[in-house]
Amino acid sequence: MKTHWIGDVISGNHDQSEVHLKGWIHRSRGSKRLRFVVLRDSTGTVQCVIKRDVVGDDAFETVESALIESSVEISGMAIPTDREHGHEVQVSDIRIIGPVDPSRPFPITESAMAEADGGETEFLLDNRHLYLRTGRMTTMLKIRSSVFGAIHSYFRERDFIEYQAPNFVAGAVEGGSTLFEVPYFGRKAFLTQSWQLYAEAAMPALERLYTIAPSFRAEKSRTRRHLTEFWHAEMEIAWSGNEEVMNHGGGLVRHIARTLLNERSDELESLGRDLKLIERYASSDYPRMRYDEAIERLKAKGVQVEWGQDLDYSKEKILTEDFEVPHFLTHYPKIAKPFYHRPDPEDPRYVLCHDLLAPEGYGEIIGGGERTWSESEILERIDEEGTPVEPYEFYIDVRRYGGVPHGGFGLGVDRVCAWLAGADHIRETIPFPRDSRRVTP
RNA sequence: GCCGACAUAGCUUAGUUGGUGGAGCGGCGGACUGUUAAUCCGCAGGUCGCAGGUUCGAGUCCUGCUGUCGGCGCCA
Repeated sequence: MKTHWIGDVISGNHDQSEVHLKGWIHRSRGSKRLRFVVLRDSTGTVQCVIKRDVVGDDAFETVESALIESSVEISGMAIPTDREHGHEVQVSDIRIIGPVDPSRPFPITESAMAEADGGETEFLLDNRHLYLRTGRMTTMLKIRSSVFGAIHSYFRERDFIEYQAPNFVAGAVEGGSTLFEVPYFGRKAFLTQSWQLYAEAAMPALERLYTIAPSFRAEKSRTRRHLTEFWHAEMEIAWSGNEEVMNHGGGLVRHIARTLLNERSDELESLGRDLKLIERYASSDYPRMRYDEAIERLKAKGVQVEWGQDLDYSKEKILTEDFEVPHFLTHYPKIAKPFYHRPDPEDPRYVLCHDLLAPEGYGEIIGGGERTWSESEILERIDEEGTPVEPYEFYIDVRRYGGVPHGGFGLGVDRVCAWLAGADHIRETIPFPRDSRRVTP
């Protein structure tokens, strides 16, 4: 057990009192009589001053030979100092707990980090398990934790029920090409792409539900926005339409930004993020634009685009240039979206859907909308698309027994982390990223 | 699936028109200091991704393969 934390020492909470620290050697330098060990734990780093005539020859020489990332236990006096750290520890006793073998020194060196600079080299990806303990990654993981916490608190404060769907599934949500197929006792199963269809099944029971769960997409995407395994925050709400769902989407994203300002402003600044920007994301309304207007804007900018096309990333990016905050795109043409989107009763060429596009080129972070909720409409839509009915019988049953208006959205948690942290790549936000070319370590 | 780059020590890299591969960091040995990515001196460490080819001679030129990175499409 630990009794003292470095974060408290550097905050001055322990000045002039005895502390017992446990952590890892971040840096070490010194001479025959005096040694400075920069000690790291999960809460920060602090300089520890070790004098030969205080700790004795044996302890001093042990520390002298201890390599970076050796784990140690230190006793000493925390003191304020006018040197650059503000606070340091005058060590009275030090013990190596887990040494590092000099024939295999810690491989993540300054030079390995220097070129990476946010991007990630093959070497750092291969040594991800060790890269996790570096400053930048630790900071990202703390921000990530707060994002997850914010999602839970947003929904729970509004009486949503957390609900879990299976990860092995038999059918697709989107087109089948992006499913991971897995052998399943002589049959085929797939890894889920979305919680949505199973959430709709529980909608008449729970009415307001959400989850944070992994989703899997076998896309050979090679972009800074894609993972094959990503964390998907999804919600489903009964008796609600596109508007209400969209209100929750904007509300959730603002709440995440606000939570980061409250809990992780130091971490955001250490990544070079401008807090004014996050404040703007936390307090602004997000504008809404219909698909048709987006097409007109694109045409006015001289972009080649035709009505009915889905908007790809290059076009989204041009649209987001006009906004300093996330914005919604709504009412896509029916032909560009799958059957579960409900056609707009006021103009059935469109569906009641929305995407939320993050600014700064981070792309789509939410996709959602109102579901096709009556039996006759869903059968008609499935037929129109030529989709086989059989795998969706359970989904259609939801409409056969007391269908009600409902909708929901899915939010890409890793993308939100990347955007708010200002990461160069979505990989930076997840401990062990999975993409089409990497499943290790 | 498509397009474009790259591959030299544990890491980051230099390597000229083809002529026996250098450095910084890290490690080891030593010196020295309330040091700040400490500094200084020395040592070890390389099948130049793999396989062919051209050449008297290939890290360098050519072909193929493998791996990685970046971009597009698809999407969260």
